[in-house]
Amino acid sequence: MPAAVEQRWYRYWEEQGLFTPPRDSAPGTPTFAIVIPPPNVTGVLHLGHALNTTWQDILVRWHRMRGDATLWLPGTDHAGISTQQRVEAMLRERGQSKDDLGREAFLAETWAWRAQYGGIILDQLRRLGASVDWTRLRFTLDDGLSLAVRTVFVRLYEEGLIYRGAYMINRCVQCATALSDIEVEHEEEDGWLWRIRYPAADGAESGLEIATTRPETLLGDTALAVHPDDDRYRDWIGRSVEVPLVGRIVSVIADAFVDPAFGTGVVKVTPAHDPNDYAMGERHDLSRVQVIGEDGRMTAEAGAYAGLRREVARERVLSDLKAAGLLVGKAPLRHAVGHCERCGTVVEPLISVQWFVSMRPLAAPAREAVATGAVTLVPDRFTKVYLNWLDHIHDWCISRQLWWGHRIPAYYCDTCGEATVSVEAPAALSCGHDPAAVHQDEDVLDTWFSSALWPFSTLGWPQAERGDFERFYPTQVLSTGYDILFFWVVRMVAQGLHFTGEAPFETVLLHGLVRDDQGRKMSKSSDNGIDPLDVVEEYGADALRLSLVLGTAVGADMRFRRERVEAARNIANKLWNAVRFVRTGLTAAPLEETAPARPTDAWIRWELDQAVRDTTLALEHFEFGEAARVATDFLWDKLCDWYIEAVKRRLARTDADGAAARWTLYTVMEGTLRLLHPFMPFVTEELWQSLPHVGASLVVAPFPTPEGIEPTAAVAGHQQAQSLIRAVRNLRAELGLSPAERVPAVAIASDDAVEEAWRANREEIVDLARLTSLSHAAAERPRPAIAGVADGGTVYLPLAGLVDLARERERLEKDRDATQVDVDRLARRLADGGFIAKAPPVVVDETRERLVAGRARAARLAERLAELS
RNA sequence: GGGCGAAUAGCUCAGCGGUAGAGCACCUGCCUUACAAGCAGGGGGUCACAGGUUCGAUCCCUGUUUCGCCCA
Repeated sequence: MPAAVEQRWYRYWEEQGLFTPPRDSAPGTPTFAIVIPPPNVTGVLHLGHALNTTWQDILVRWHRMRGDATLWLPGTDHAGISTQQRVEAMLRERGQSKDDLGREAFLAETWAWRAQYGGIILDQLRRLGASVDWTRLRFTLDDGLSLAVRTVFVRLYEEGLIYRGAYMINRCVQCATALSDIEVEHEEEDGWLWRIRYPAADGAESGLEIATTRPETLLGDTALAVHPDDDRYRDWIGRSVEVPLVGRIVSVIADAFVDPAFGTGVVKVTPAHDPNDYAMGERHDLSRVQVIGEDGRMTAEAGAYAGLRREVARERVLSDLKAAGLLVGKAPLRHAVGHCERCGTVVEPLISVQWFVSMRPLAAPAREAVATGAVTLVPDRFTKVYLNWLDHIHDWCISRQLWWGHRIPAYYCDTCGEATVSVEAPAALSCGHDPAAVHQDEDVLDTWFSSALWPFSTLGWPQAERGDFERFYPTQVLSTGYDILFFWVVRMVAQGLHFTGEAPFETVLLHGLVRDDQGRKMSKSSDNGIDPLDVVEEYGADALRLSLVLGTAVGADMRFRRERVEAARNIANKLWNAVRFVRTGLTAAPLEETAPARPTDAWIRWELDQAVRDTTLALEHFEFGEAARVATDFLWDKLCDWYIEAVKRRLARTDADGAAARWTLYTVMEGTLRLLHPFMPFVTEELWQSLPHVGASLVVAPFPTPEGIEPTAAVAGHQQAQSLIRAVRNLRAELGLSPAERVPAVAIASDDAVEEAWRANREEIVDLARLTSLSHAAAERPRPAIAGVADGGTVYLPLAGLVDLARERERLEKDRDATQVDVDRLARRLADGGFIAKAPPVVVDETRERLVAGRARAARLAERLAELS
């Protein structure tokens, strides 16, 4: 049921253009801009998106209501590998491959696929209520964004920060492309540590025993290495051994990288297939023999093993070693193995010609921006993670052997092979040959390369005259999951600083993972994933949003629990019913602006003001859970539980008191809707529209501002009345009185001010405590009676026949003991000279007041107990 | 190997130098004409453990244990 209402309002908002920042804001109007983390076009909404979207929407709606020129820019990411794989799978079903089609036809298919399915996730964002400006929708392969990508590539190339060369990279043989270092996930796996004997080349001795986890790579060994200080092998340094099975003669080198405590203390060195060995090879000028190809099969260099898959080759090598008597032994070993982040295949390190970004020069300013606080990470602990990563930055392999993406703007001369890098097909080549005879690089760029430019490419850069860049860059907030801090956030800061001179945002909000109700990661394979849209259908988007925010802390992983959504749904329901009541309650007479008539009116205004202040404060600190809690607690605990109950009987009156009741109820309710709107936009809009209102939509209504209302005597007096009501309710519950049974009460105040306050709230007390009469005359005090202790006095109910004196004594004793413990602690604290001298005076005063109140209470309890005995 | 986080009521979690909180669950009584998706009342906690700083520590510091994550 909520779903239909929600979609109707979303359509209205969109049609009214309420999410587009006004073109003509008054001069000096602050801007507030967020660019959405572009979801993959292949993506479907998951709870992580829902959480992140909720945060951003809360901020954006709040700022928009404050009157800021607010832009939340939406878009999608072309998602190179995953989109290409999706389309390839589709082709496979038709019995085709991408190579059958050729590059151009394949890309046409992919664009068609994107046109059909790429909008799914955008409609899902609508369902959540995301107030993004659809007129500015972007896609990373748009012309403008593509121009930005090429411009950045060319400039970095010209600055020497992009280079091409043959280096050790990570190859996913499944995805058939190079990967960057961070696209490799290291997972602990149970494997074996094999011990293999390498015979001495001169045959004089038995040779050296090495330990390895990857025996198949020995085919590419070009050295053995020991630690220079390892006495066991000192004599071996400089001598030669024979690589088993291939018979290559290699020398034994000394390198401090070798850990003497690991395995036998001797390692084989395969510079072409291991990053550490590669580095060692550089140091010792070793030759590189590539025995595993880019397809994961053994190369011709592997001799008899050529053509075998690397897994098969391993088994074959082991059995051959065994046959040759060179396999000495094996021991189980748990070690980290690199896997492709996308498909899970074991990554093959190998040497390949690729394009790289030289990160150090770009990293330094990015580091500085966060170190100096120009960019703030929330929560703060990620600052250290960010800085540490930049301190150990490696160059970034950016070329991918894919077709879907930004094709690398490098053109190779057909005559001499020299590369010319330019934004458009070059009119002249750097080598001077005929520019007609060129071929463009076949590879595309890492998708993250274009994502890194997102905060400014989406705003029109490099064509800054488009206006949005001028007006909205840099943006204010970037909200995303901490899992892509390195992939995305770092690179955006680096590129933003390098190309625009400014960090692309001021604050980075990092959210945690949304796990299932047992704390497990949600995934398609384990079938524990929850579709946010199902939740929206069942409970409404407002309930989902609120459930993701209430009782959660920024940056922490959270478990998704159905009860939480139910609790949030109940809040929406409560709001719904409250407004329904208010609406009917306003019908007695036309609304007119009226000053508060009673303490309860003053009190609720003060409470709302407190709630507005605290909600705003929490939002300013990005404490969404706290903000939502304060706002919803006000709704439920103050407005519904107290004020509405207190005001009910006044609403029908046509006198000034009735007018004040209606005006106060209306204005407080309306203010509450504005306060809650960023958290639960749909239900608040629906309800706000059903009340008298000014303006086309709550979306652009002003967010309440704290007025700094003082807690006057009337406010304090009403709180004392509430304490009295609670005391009576307490007694009633203990006696098992039904609400229908009204009783007389006598409340004896400990001073005149309290009695005054009670008298001023007499009607509310009688009503809410369900009394027949309320007297403050000691003479009318019933005996025997049951008594309750409230703040500022004692209340007596004359219910002689019903009172179980023993039980009451027990209750009073318990209360007295608890009060006494409190009093003792406070007295002890005040007796401590250090406390008086060093604690802030406010705290000391508070403690004194509490001691006085506690003693008075204890005295009243003791007095009552004495009467009972 | 280095770093980070978590440990608070039966469960799930907020809080974070000065009265220990919420939701759910539990107990008692209520269909009190906005709401039983509700109302009123109640029980339940040496805030992981050991030290330290402080007038005062669940909160800050050090160490320990258990669990989880990141990086190498």
